[in-house]
Amino acid sequence: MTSLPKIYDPQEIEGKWYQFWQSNGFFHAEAISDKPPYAIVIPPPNITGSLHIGHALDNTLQDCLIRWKRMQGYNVLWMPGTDHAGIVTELIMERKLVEEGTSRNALGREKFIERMWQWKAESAGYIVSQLQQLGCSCDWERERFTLDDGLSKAVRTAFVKLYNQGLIYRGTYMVNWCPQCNTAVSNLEVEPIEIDGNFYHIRYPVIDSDVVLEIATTRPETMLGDTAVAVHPDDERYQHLIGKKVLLPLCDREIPIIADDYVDTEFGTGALKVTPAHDVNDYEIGLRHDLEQRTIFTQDGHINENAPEKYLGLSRWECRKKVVQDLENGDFLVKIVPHRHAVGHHDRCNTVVEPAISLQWFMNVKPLAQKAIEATKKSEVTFIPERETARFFHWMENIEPWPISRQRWWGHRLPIWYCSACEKVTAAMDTPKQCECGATDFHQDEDVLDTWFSSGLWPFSTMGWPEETDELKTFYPTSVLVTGWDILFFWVARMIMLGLGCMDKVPFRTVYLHGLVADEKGQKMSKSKGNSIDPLETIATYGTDAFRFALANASTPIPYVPLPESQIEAGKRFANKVWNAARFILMNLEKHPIPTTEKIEAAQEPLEIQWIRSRLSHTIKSTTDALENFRFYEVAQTLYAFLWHEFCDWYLEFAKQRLPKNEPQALWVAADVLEQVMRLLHPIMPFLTEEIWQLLPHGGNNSDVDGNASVTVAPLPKPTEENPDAETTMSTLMGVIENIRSIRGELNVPIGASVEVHIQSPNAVVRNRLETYLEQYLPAFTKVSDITIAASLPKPPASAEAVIGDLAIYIPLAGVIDFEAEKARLTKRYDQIVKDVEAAQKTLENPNFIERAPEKVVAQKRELLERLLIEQEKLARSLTMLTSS
RNA sequence: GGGCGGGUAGCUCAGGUGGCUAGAGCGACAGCCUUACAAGCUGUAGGUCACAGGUUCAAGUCCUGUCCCGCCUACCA
Repeated sequence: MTSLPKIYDPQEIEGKWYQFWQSNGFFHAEAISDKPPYAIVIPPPNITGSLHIGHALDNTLQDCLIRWKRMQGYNVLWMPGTDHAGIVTELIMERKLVEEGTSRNALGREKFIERMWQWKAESAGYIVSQLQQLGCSCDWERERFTLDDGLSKAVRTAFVKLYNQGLIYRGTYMVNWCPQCNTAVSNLEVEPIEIDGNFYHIRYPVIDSDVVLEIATTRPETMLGDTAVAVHPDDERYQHLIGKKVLLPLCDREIPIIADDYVDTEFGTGALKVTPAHDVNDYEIGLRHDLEQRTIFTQDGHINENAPEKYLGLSRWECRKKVVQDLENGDFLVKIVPHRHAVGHHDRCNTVVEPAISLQWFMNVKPLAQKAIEATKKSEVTFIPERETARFFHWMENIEPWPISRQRWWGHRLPIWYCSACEKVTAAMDTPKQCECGATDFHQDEDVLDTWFSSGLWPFSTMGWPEETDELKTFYPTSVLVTGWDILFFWVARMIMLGLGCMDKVPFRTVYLHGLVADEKGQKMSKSKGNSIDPLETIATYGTDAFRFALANASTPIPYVPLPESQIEAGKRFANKVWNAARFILMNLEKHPIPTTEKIEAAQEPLEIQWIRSRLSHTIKSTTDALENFRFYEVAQTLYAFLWHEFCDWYLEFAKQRLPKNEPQALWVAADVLEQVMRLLHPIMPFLTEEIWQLLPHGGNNSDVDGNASVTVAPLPKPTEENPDAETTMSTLMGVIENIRSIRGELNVPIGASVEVHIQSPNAVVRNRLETYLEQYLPAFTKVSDITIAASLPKPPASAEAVIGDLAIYIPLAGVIDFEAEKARLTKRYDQIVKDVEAAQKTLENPNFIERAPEKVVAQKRELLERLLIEQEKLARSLTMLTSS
């Protein structure tokens, strides 16, 4: 007797298989192969600790695709790795250092980097082990890291190449500055957050006049850096003041009143203070009018010596308070009006960013963006869902130079050297030997690159670029990129641009952008909100396969996918159901082992076998179609419905009945079908399916899987001929069985009681089928003492009735039947039919419908009406009888 | 200010190009420990598909408008 436990225990099963797959090298991709290539590069997780729910979704979907394609016979590469993640990782380390009582600066650059590498060693290992727990079938022999030697070479190569093309340049511009992280950041890293602030209305006295200009600002402290006041040239209120000067309060500086179109006469007071060094728009105005750029902040956000001395050293916020106080004391403050507005915060440290003028390195991405747009328009790359294409275009069309230098330590140092003698700039792979000026002493730029620069090269840097490797030849461009829509601009767009810039080819053919996992309220799950599910805890509670099933099942193409706990529970129940189906089959196979004889011809097979084979074929087709189109939820649901509601609910019940009669063929087919479905389901639930597949016989008749050591490398099952005739017959039988069960249930016939069944059908074909099959199948589902089938028979007295089209089922229930209950039941059905009849009649009475609708639709409608009318009539007659009796 | 997504059963969601009597899971109710599974089985209830127009023989599906919810994006100081 098989000792399989009644309850599926994922912990027991999952542990062993990953090891097995790994040691057999099933996940390894060949650089050179006859098989067609299929490649996905993993979105490299940051080395910041544990995986979150988003990783679980992202990697489950990738693994589904990867396993699917592997089983389809592709030479599959899933390139794994991790990302050094620049500033985020540094911030984590800084916190650790503070806990240890030291600091980044105390340690110094070299020691700090050393610590970072130690952290990387631990963290990357932990992340890998988590991905493995999830079942991810990555080619671990190829694991990469964005800061490893090969990738660093790729980064330098790309940088030098783009520099030589003039796309990378250094310049002084206004950038977003994070005073906390002490570095420039890009627009994308700035998150506008709505906050409750104020409008401060300030008086600026005009010199040589008794006029006072009233100016509104949300940032009064920046007035210390004002170098002009601007009004609109057409603004009649202020026209006469243009060219005059105001005396800047608190500073006693004279600044000009200028005219600029930018000013909105409707907004605020229509007069604008201009701080070219601390506001993007003011910066532009300043350039147009050649205004002084008066920087009043230090890099860490304190007041410097360009402001009046009494403010020196104050933080931005202290300064604001003091300025407001001083304005009030000097009678310059008109009023303070509450005002809600968006303020940019650094997405990594949540500090308010400061627009600042700074010498930085930039990348002119416009030409590459243009290429990317063209490539997309030529369908060299396709976005799924399609709506993401519009977002992509919008971003690319309005793209601005990308500031790529960061005043940080953890990252790729810019491959830029300055001659110590003449300061000439050289971009090179290594330290130059000699400068044009003859000098041989160089110093390298201190800055590191934005972390997204190296991730932007990921699809080809991981494959050995700039060397011309076999991997690149085989796998580039990769097949699909799978990631969340939230990093479309951060990462996907940059990979496409840099791919085109460095490889002259897009990095992937398809981009599948999935939704973000949300809680029940539709809020994105995140650690900071405290509403997230921890993947490892979930796996511990429900098992990996249940979790993966829930993730695939939740993955509908909407921006936020809810993942209620109940879905994961459903996954667990499903796993248990499949487990038990396998258990049933295996237990019985011991008593009825599969002989090694030839297959029996399909035509000779009993109806239920023909039926389940047809349904299986249908399931194979629709899951394949769904997965080719990234409809993961459909794959999950199709397999769930087939396994549970067709295979278990019906087929196994049929098979069960055959066994005592010593007709084990149905059981053998059950084993065969289950074996095939295990292969189909494997990409979603790899562990459970491997366990069952290994237990099931899969040699003999299944020659296509013979010799495979694992379901991981077995081919996907192929659809066979479908059998519409068997399906029709079976659905008639099922309809009859369901109706009998329904009557019994509703009229409370005791479970143990047998009933007689009288069936009337004018259709000889249907009668014939029922006569052939009903007797064999009915006992599996309900207790029946006697079956009568005839073209016409009287309704037995005191019987319950069900009607399916022209077919009527009578069940005599003398002594059991509750006439009122039966009447209510039939009335309900009757009322529904009347409504449906009316609707169908209305349609068919419309001459335009007959004329214009396709014939097929008209015919269908006619058939429907006919069926409904017969049912209606039968029910009406029965109701009359019930009432009169 | 623009743009996108969503509003279908108590809850979470499916319903490719308009056409089968609008579906699933969970939950609810009633009955079953039927020899694979009580994490199960059987049956039942529950929806004027946000609202208002329009196109069409035919609208949950297409168009217009309105109202909610969410998101992305934008230089309104």
